[in-house]
Amino acid sequence: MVDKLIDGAGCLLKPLERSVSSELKQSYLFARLDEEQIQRVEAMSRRVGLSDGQYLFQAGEKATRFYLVTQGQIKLYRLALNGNEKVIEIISPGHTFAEASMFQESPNFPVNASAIGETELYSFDNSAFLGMLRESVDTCFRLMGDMSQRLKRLIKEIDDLTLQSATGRVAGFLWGRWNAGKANGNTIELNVPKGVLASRLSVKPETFSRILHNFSEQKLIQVHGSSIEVIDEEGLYRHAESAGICGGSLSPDL
Amino acid sequence: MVDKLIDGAGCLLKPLERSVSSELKQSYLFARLDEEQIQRVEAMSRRVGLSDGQYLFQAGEKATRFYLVTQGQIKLYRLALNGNEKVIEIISPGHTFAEASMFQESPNFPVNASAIGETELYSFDNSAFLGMLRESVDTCFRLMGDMSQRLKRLIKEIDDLTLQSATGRVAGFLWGRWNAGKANGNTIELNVPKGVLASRLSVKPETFSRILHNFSEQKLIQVHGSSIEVIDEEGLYRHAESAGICGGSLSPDL
DNA sequence: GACAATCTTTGATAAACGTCAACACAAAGG
DNA sequence: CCTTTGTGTTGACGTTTATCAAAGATTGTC
Repeated sequence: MVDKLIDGAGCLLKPLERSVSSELKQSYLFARLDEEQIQRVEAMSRRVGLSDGQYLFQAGEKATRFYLVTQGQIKLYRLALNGNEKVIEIISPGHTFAEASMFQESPNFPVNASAIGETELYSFDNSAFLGMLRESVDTCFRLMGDMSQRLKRLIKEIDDLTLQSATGRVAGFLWGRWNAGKANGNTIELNVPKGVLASRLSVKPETFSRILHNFSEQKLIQVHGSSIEVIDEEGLYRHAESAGICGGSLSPDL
Repeated sequence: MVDKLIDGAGCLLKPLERSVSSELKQSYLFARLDEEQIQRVEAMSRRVGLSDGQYLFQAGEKATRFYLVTQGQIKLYRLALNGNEKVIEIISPGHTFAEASMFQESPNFPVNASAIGETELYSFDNSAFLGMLRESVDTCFRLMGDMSQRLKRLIKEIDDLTLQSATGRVAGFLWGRWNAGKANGNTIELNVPKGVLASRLSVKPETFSRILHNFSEQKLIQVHGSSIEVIDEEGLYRHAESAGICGGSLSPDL
């Protein structure tokens, strides 16, 4: 499951001259920085490459940098003493993570981070970035927006865990993904190993498999390896909402 | 369970001349504002009083203000369609809440809020406060620190939910509270109704009761109404850690 | 102090999910 | 080509926790 612990940083790639600034600007956080600021961010950045399963950092480590994914995926997860792992979040290209610990007195990562597939990212020095933040209230605001979004997401996650059954969570996930990518003709591509997804949904792999099987039998979906065809959207939604949230006009994407 | 929906604001108390600024300064968020800024915050504040069970706001409502509790407690919770409620957080005096939604494009409260016991609070206008934030990077930083703390707490909450059994969660809670208030001679005061606490721990009241009963039989604790005497700290800790977190030197208070 | 309302406890029952173990299947590598 | 390793599936079984129902406790109120 885990490949090897690389000395806290994975293998360092040399910075690409090409399109660093354009890559940075993909991220909401850096999007509206001016050229001079982008230059400074670049200067404090390092490019890191990880192969599948490699650690980026472990929970409890001192947090001195934060990250932007440009390729592949990063899974943030926690471990129980018995070895159980729970995936908290899966970070896709264009998104930053670990930027919240910047503001802690003695910053430690609250989660473990490792790569899913071949992954590339930038890392940025916390204190240097903090320095820049001090000069730009605008960027502060952007960051705060980002954090408040994350807060909302986590709260949503907590409901899902407590108010929904495992079956409901899986149904909700499928329904959400189906809605997100209606373009692809009723087919959802799980671009993550099923085991990881199961953990993300807080379900054991065996149970996840069984639930998908059930849904198949109920003619709600049809599974072909890691792509899932949605047959009965209605039915799926019924399963998802049966334990879902009310008291709020929460957008489905939340 | 719920008293009555007051028109979005509870009953308005008239501002007390007395010690508003000193009360504000209790909160981390306002602590280091200068006198002029405190004045401005005061000007945008309203004092609100709620009696037990009264709504402050509901999930989905437009969020235009945020709050500081000065007396009593506020419970933030979510509702499932079947009426189940899950308490996300219990806010005690000196703490602010709902300040994160300020930064959302179209801010809506992600949770419901209602009072536990006689409760008093200040509310502050989002846009006015945002204006002030623009002028004070320092306050931005403080706010970001606050938010990142909340993020960490929520992540911790998610582990507790997924990596721990109900029994472990209760044990962990008791152990944490025992550690927090060692002064009080091995006795923990639950200053919240057991049902609310159960929800906070994501356990049904019945189950909560049974778990306490079990712990009693195992001579770990002794229950006297809403105060609990810890007899065997070790044993309690064993229960808590059996499914607890590793891979991190997470402080017990996290 | 007595009554009502609410909260808490207790018991019996059942469903959902996790665990353990074996097996299928695919991709990777000799 | 055949092993090997990782990953997903299936089955049998056990445990935990929710649910339903009802009886005690507490609290507040008149």
